[in-house]
Amino acid sequence: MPELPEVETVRRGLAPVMEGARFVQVEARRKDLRFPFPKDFTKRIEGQTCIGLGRRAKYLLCDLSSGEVLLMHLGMSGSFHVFRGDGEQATARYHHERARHMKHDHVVFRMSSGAIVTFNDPRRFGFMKLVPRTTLDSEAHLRMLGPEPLGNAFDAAMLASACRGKKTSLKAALSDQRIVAGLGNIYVCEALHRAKLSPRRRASTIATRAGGANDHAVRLVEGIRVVLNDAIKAGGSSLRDHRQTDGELGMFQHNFRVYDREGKMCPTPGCKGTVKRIVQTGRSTFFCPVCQK
DNA sequence: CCGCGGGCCTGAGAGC
DNA sequence: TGCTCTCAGGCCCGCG
Repeated sequence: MPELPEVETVRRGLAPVMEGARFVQVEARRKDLRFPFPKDFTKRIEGQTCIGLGRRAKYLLCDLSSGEVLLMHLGMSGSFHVFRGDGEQATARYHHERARHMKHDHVVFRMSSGAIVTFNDPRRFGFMKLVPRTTLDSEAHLRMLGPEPLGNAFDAAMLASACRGKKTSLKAALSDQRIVAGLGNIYVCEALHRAKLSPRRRASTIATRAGGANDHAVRLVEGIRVVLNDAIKAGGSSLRDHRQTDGELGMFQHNFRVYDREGKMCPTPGCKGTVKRIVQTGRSTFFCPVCQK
């Protein structure tokens, strides 16, 4: 489900009730998600204060006072939900509003802010893990990640050099978290449309022979930045599972130009094309064959 | 190095 | 109503 804008939306929803608050009680209602919970998972979190809640690519990072970091990933169908109020009210709200969803509420945090925070994940491709802050950068899940697309380090020169010599498609390259970290199927399609580049184009064609950036790389970086920022402003995209932590829908799905719009008219001004769906590396790609070259 | 297929899971929607 | 089939915002592994 969640790509960078959805995870950032979740982070912004959780931060006000988690940062500076203590974990009063942690409940893991099953023994595993994608991986087994680590040994003493709940005990290692209970009593700790959340010093800060960060994000790296599609991962949430909760800095604990113990010196460990709670690393969380939402997989395809993970979502967090916040129930505010003092403990009693939050509990009542939780039981009242969540009856239908409790089956997949796998983790429950009770915070000293009074809020209850639930993690729901029907497909269980998500996970939670505890790692020492000192070795966070060498953690297997984070070590191979490329630059943050909204960070200062990400620019046309960097993207071009990462794509230099790559025979794979642009779609596959942008989906590769080692090249740029945080895009997924939706935002790759959307960024390529904004940049007017075909998803089938060889990745190497956004670099000069010397490995520098050409105009394609410049447009692509701009397309990525703009679409991610716009999506964050809209609270992410809600197709099936994604919700903001207050239960509200994200709104960016209404701004999709190509994703899930097979057969519809290309929204590029003056373009008479129709959105096509193809399959690349096992996943749907949506694009306009007329204006995306 | 590369593309592809399969696997991990559940649920929604389509078609019959 | 119910069955079967396909597909879904991620990611990992092994194959050729």
